[in-house]
Amino acid sequence: MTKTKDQRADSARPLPLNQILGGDCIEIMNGLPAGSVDLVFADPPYNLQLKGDLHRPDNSRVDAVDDHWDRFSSFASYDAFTRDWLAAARRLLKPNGAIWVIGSYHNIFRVGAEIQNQGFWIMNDVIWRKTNPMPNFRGKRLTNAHETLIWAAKSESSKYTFNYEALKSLNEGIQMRSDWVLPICTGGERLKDAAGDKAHPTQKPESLLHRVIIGTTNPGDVVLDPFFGTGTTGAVAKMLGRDYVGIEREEAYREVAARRLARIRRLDQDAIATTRAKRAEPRIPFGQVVERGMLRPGEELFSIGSRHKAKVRADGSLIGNDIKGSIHQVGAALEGAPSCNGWTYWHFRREGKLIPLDILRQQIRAEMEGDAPRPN
Amino acid sequence: MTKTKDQRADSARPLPLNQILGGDCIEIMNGLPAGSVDLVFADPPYNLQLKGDLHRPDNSRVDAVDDHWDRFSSFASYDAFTRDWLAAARRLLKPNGAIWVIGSYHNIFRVGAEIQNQGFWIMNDVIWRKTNPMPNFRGKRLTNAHETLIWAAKSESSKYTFNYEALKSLNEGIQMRSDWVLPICTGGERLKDAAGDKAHPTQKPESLLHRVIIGTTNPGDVVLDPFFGTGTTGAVAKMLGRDYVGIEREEAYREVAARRLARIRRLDQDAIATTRAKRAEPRIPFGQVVERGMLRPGEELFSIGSRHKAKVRADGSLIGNDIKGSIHQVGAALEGAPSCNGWTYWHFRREGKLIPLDILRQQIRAEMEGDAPRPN
DNA sequence: GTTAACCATGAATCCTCAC
DNA sequence: TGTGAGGATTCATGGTTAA
Repeated sequence: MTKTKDQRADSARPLPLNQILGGDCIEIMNGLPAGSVDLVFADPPYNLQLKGDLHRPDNSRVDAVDDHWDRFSSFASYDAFTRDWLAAARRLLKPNGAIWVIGSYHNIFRVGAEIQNQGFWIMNDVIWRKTNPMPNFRGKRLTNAHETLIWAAKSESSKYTFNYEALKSLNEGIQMRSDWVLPICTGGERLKDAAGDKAHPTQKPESLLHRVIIGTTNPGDVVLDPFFGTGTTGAVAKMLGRDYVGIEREEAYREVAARRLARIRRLDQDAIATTRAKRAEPRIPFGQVVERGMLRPGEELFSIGSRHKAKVRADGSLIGNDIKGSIHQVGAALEGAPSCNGWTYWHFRREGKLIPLDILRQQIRAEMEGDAPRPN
Repeated sequence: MTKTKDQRADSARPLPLNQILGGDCIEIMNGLPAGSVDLVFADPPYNLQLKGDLHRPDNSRVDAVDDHWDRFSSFASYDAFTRDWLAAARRLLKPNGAIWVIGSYHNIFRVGAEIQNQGFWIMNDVIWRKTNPMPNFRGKRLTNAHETLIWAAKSESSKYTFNYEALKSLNEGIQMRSDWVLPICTGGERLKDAAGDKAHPTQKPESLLHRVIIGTTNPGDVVLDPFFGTGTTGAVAKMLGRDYVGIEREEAYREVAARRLARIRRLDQDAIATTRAKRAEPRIPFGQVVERGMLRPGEELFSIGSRHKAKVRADGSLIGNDIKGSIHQVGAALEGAPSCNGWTYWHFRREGKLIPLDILRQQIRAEMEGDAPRPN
């Protein structure tokens, strides 16, 4: 396969797959080859420490006059940090790549605005609704029972990955919504350090990453996490047959993550396979139905309830009510609709029953399976 | 008490209570007395940036929000607009006042960042989870099933109003969470114009305003809405014994709102009893069992007597005897039955024993206990 | 009159490939 | 880069009509 110009320019250091890189994520990302990553998942820090910023280093109270400047300074430095790591991540993405960022009201608005400013194209914001959040002990606010994720493609024109059918399947046949109800990470899943305390303050549940990775990557894709922490992204990516790249500044977290990842086993192909979308099926021209003699030229087709009729012609076009064209065009014209799926709209008659054309297409596809089996 | 310069300058025009003011909200707010409002509720244009038409699978056309008031030339012009109306609203707030803003991913990040920049202090972001959102018809994204509200005090030092106990009792004795499950505004509540069409494209449900006003104002408080529309804020404020100030640019909306408000009667405090039906058992998709790691992709399931077997896949579907589908579909197919309850049909093996899936569903439901009940 | 079937609609950044 | 054609895609609710 031919490398893109970007990849050639940076090929001095190829993308190190399935490793945890130590150091500042902005510097490290800038040293990796551009256009080499399918998905970025980022859980950036949001320790604004605004309270602390109200005191000077000598611990004197900042007075009201300085208040505004101080706040601005704090937001400005966080915004600069956000701008830099987002730009570095965007450079790494393939043209059809995408990013997920998770945050809370402390930081997500600033991150979301910068995502838009940099030309990412937001697909959804997603609410992780926690089944077991920490209550607000003082009763001064609402229970902060959710976090917000932003899912954005690299650009408006990106052909991003979205496994619609797989997510629908995860939701028992109903279209997946933008609010996800999942428990926080506790119990055996929560990693502990040597002292038995939690190894990381904000470890995310694997269930959250499972949904992200199943929904917006394919097996073999590269998932990069610039704030790797204890490696939840890597663990789920590895389990589901994706490659990961982790970047983490703190050595203690890297060690916990490395031990965790060593224990993970990739699932076998059967388990990783997900329900394939119809649009991924090979396209069958209607003319093949006629060529193979499954329908004869001259045979009549009917819409539901026989409201409309049309005749099959030898070239695989239809003619009905003086309208000629494809099965789709004639159906759309007769219905006065902007479009029409002729495969499901038209029916042929066998033994008094009306059978949709799509049955014939499925027969042809089944025959083709034997010739060139597809994965899944 | 000495008046501030602002208040002196504006005292020529006292705050007009329980009226709808016509005109540009920024100009009008700048002409009202500073520090005179307890709560601002704002539903600004979302800047949806819609392109072409959208059709449902049945070919009917979706009535898009393409009104002139939602069109902005760029992020920069939207940001300038946001900066100006937020500054004008902030000036009107009493020192202990607060603001609510509602939006979607199209605009809420930009609004939230500017709220922080201007020195408001965010208390919570609140998710309105819609029980009946419009689906994603093309299957290219997640159902956009929520909107986001930001609740912020005028400043960090504001002693904002929060009626903790009132919200707790609205929530059947459990602390109110940051995610609110409410239906969209339809049926008899949805206002119609003379032609019988919806009077406003984005009318909000009264239930949403009810919760906001009960939770963050006291009787007799002044609630200002700079994007009044058909006056939902005013209607609920009046009903609950608060004063309102509405600002609306479009005369057609003002007329609808005025008629609506004339019909509203203030309730006795005693009459604000909340009735709600018992919560239905929440539906648990089998996919959650897989995401949460209660069963691993690849694990085998068995029917009673182990007559049939199937394997769990990563998307929560099963594969057994070459049949793929949900736990219910595969069970039904293997039994040659029209339907099958997969939760009781399938079993997993633990320590040599076969355990029905339904045990896992009960575990998930138990974890969800204590969640906010669903209305209706 | 009762029930079932049918229809309408909601803040939406909603297609993809070949030529 | 545009154009044209193939053909894939929906959930909850409330109101209206048919049986």
